[in-house]
Amino acid sequence: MVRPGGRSARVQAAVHAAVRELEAEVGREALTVPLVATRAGVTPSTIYRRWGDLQELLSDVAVERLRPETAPQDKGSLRSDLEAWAEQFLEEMSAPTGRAYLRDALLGDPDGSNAGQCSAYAAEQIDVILDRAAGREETTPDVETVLDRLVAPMMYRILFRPEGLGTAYARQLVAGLVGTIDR
Amino acid sequence: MVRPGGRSARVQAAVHAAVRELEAEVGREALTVPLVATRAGVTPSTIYRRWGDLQELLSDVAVERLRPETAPQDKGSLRSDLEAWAEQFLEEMSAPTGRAYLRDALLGDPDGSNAGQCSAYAAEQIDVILDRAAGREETTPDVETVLDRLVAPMMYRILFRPEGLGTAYARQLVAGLVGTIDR
DNA sequence: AGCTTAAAGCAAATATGTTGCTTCAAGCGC
DNA sequence: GCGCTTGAAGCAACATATTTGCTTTAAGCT
Repeated sequence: MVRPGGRSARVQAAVHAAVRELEAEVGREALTVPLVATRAGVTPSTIYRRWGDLQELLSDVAVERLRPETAPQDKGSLRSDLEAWAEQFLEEMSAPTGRAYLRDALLGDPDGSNAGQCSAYAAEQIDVILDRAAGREETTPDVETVLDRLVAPMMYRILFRPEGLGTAYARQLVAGLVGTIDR
Repeated sequence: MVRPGGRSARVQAAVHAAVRELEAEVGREALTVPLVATRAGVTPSTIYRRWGDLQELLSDVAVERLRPETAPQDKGSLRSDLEAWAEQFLEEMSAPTGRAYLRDALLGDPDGSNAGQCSAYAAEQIDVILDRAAGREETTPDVETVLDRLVAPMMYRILFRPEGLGTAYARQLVAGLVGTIDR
């Protein structure tokens, strides 16, 4: 049982904070468990016992950073909302730091729950956009369709073929999606 | 420079073979560089110097295993060729071993070249299918479209939401794709 | 055949990961 | 509030893995 209020929670916070600080100071490549432990004022065995290894720890921290901080902007129509969201998503995720977090989140994740969380964040954001569109009496696709047609292609290219990704690609996907809603 | 014909090549082959054997014998979790080195009859430092770490070595081996072994089946039409290929792809890649190779390939891949190779394999297979369809005078989408509409959604779900993936999903994607070719 | 050089071997030094046992303090019953 | 109970943290000794400087091997050239 993780005791939320006490020492465990403080250790957790200290370790996460140490990871972020050291990532910024020495770079992700140079991170090691003993280094993080020292910075967090904790013994290495604590980290090994709680997280297993560096990858799982980095995965936890990465997922936190991938959580969207704000609701998607309201641009007045489904199409423009999706475009704005997709452009921002693509820009953040295809940048070197975004890709690094994404990889970390996927990698150190034996049971897939962190990956699932990433997808859930995207689904939530899309849900907000679709609800808003439905409120405007627009015809909307369902969330799964948007995942397939918009999120999945962006992710695929970020992970497998990162060259030459830009906002034009995001717009093209949105165009293809909203152009085929009613069938 | 990698000298292709001589000792380096033998070492490379021995190490790759050792990884495969040990993966089968003791499981992926139990692999370590010293273990692989011993089996391959090589010193650990050779592996560290050539591959950097275990992840990069596993990434190399994983990409080899993800290379398609046969050309896609010819089922007589674009739609059925795509369905057959997508079903097989999804089955292989969403199985635990397939997911493990995929993760390994992505993981130990600092410069993205192994991930790019995976995508290139898929693109080659699709190219064969599309060429064949063009030879039958069928209207065909281009490769990029098939990557976006078929490969990307499958990969996204394999990596981020592996639950409940089946051949029905592959068929649904193909249906959506071939239903919208001519616009 | 002899030279040049990238890569492999070896071994010592260092760093990382593991484990059993001890100590600490949060949460709970009184 | 006081003192149990228990899960988590600390410590330290140990086992493994990783790095590194130097030596040796053998592929590819002329």
